[in-house]
Amino acid sequence: MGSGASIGLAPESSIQREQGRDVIDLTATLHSGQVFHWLPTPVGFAGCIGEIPIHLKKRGAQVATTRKREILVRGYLGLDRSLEGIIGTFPADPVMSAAVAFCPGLRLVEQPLWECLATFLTSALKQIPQISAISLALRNRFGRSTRVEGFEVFTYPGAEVIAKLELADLLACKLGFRAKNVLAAARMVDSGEIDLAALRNVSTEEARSVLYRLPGVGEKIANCVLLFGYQRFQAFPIDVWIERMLREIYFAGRAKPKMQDLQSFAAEYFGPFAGYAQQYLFHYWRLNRRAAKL
DNA sequence: ATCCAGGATAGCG
DNA sequence: CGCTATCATGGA
Repeated sequence: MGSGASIGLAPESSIQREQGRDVIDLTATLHSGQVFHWLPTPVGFAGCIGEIPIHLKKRGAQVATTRKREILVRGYLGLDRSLEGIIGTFPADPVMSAAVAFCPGLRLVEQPLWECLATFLTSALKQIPQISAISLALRNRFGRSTRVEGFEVFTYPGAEVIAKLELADLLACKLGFRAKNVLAAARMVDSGEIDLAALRNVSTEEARSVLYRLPGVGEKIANCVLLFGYQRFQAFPIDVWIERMLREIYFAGRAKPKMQDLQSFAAEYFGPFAGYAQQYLFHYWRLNRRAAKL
């Protein structure tokens, strides 16, 4: 059991158990392009998990929060999964090994479904800082103000909120050509035409085919939602960074592979946690593209 | 200024 | 089927 050593006002539990289960690099996890709204504080990050405002505090290679939020936080950060076990399934080639060594505590977050879908709809052809800016603008304008330990953080506006907006409301948040997709998706979810929660109980391929009905959702964004929202760890999003990396490292010298060649290679080569491996590779490659040229 | 960004899609040959 | 132009916006 955690010692419950206390920082600040609230009683807290240091979320720590056996190694491999609770180890986490909070900064890499929250700032690696899978989730976009956590704001740095002097000791960690403030933000929302769904409707609940949370202050996540770094405690060495682990995380601390208030005791009453421990279950919520453990679920969101996936702390009950053995990171050692997951990393142990990765191939042990030089680039994969370097990616793991670069951020050994990187984890995948279990995101609320609508928030995950909407955020990745806004991510198309945008840089990560801009995706964060859009997420925060939507929260500040249309979310709900909440407060945790002196920090004001905003919830993500639900589909039922965005569904009632005008296109101009979203354009004001700099969504550009993505605005109409977010609005249409919100209306499909709000009306019940698409039941995101129900997709938790169907096969990955069934869920994928339903997600494709949403405007603006293609293969890459569907894979992001399957991976970050539904914990389908074999889903392997291929964005511009991963595509370049695959071509340079794993398809070097070969005739130009097609996207489906890349997808099938990744599924076969990176194994049952291919999507998890992908996040390590993405974070490493994006931050080291110069140094990594072997 | 020119090119690029955690893409999707209609329209072409 | 595979390729291309285009979409809106800001950063490098």
